[in-house]
Amino acid sequence: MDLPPLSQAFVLHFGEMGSRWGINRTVGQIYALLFISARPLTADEITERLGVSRSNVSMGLKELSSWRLVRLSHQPGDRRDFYTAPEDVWAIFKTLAEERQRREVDPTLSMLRDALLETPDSAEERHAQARMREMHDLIEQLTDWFAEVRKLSPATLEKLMALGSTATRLLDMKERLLGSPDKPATVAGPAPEIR
Amino acid sequence: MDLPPLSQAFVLHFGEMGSRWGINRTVGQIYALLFISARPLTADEITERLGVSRSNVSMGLKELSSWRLVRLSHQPGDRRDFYTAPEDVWAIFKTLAEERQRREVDPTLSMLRDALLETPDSAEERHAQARMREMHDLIEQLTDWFAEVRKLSPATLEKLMALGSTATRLLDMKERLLGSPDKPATVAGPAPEIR
DNA sequence: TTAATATTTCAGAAATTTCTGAAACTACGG
DNA sequence: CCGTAGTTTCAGAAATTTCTGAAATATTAA
Repeated sequence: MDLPPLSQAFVLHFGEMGSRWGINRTVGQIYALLFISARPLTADEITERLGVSRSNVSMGLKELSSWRLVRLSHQPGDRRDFYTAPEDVWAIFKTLAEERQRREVDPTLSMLRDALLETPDSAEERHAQARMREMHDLIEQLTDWFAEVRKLSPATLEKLMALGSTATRLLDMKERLLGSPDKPATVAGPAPEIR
Repeated sequence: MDLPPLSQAFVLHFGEMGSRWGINRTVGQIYALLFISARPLTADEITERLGVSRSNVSMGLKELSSWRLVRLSHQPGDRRDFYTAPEDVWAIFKTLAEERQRREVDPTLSMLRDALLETPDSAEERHAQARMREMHDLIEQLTDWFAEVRKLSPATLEKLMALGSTATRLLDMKERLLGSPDKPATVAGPAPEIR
């Protein structure tokens, strides 16, 4: 591997972590390299800097494309493919979240939905199905919520997160304001206590 | 494998998905089995129902313990170990989130922090470090936020999620109420527009 | 202590995943 | 149509992970 020290540490780390993230070492390294690169790279450049085989890089780039984590570009008068990682780290995060949702969560949700349509044929199976319903409902709720959150603009999202623990207080506020329409809403006075 | 149809489908699915989740088939199956079981199971029962080796089950249970996803219990007059998956699906989700944070995110955050302390020795490295900073800041922000969210009670959390897209409106509300302390806060009138 | 039962460890077998080099394919210029 | 540059595919080699059976290690009861 032929890289300056900082870059090398980053690339190697992503290679190592790859396995915990369900991607292989080379894929992790390719992504890391593209992420910190100041300009688009060709597959051959990647091959050379990482010291792996050309075909391995080709397969890795294909994998990254399927995750929508790399973009293809071209330069005038050059027919090689140039690859880049998207600039915006928020966009990257959203993409990652969406793909993981699609690959890791959706299939399970679908299996659970099917299971809940069946009629259990014993007490054991009835209990099993009840547990599946609990799991299904939780996953569905989380899924919907994440979908909502992903729709927000980065700016809004940042503000929302900045609220942090204030969220609870806001909730109380919301309940006061909208929760009981008969009682007139009041805001003055000390902040509501945190539950 | 010796299981009624619904249970079998569930267990097999978790076995399959295991690989996408960074756990192996047996571990996935053991967890699935415990999750839907109406009562604690011994390692031998698990062995028999899944049709895998006893040692494999032992190792799987060890793995699940390290994830804090199974609990050990005992029955009077019986010295075998009985295993259960926690009841509360919310608690399970939190545990999972914490462990993934610890295993998948924390090491990266720590590597990035180290990298940001170094002095880049070229323009390339300077750019690489700038990218690392972007990544670091995003991960740290998300991490902090998730930590806050995990502290909330399931009930509060559900309410918060139920808000969904109302979040933006809530934000506006917060800005009106707390954002400009000079202007007196007003709440009456039509709801603020969604940006 | 010994016997009986329960559980874990671990070396190697089996299965799976990753990686490579060679061949096949694609697209363009002459 | 041929030659060249770029890219992808794919069979099998290499590496890694998973799984098993046998042996080792507890733990309690007699």
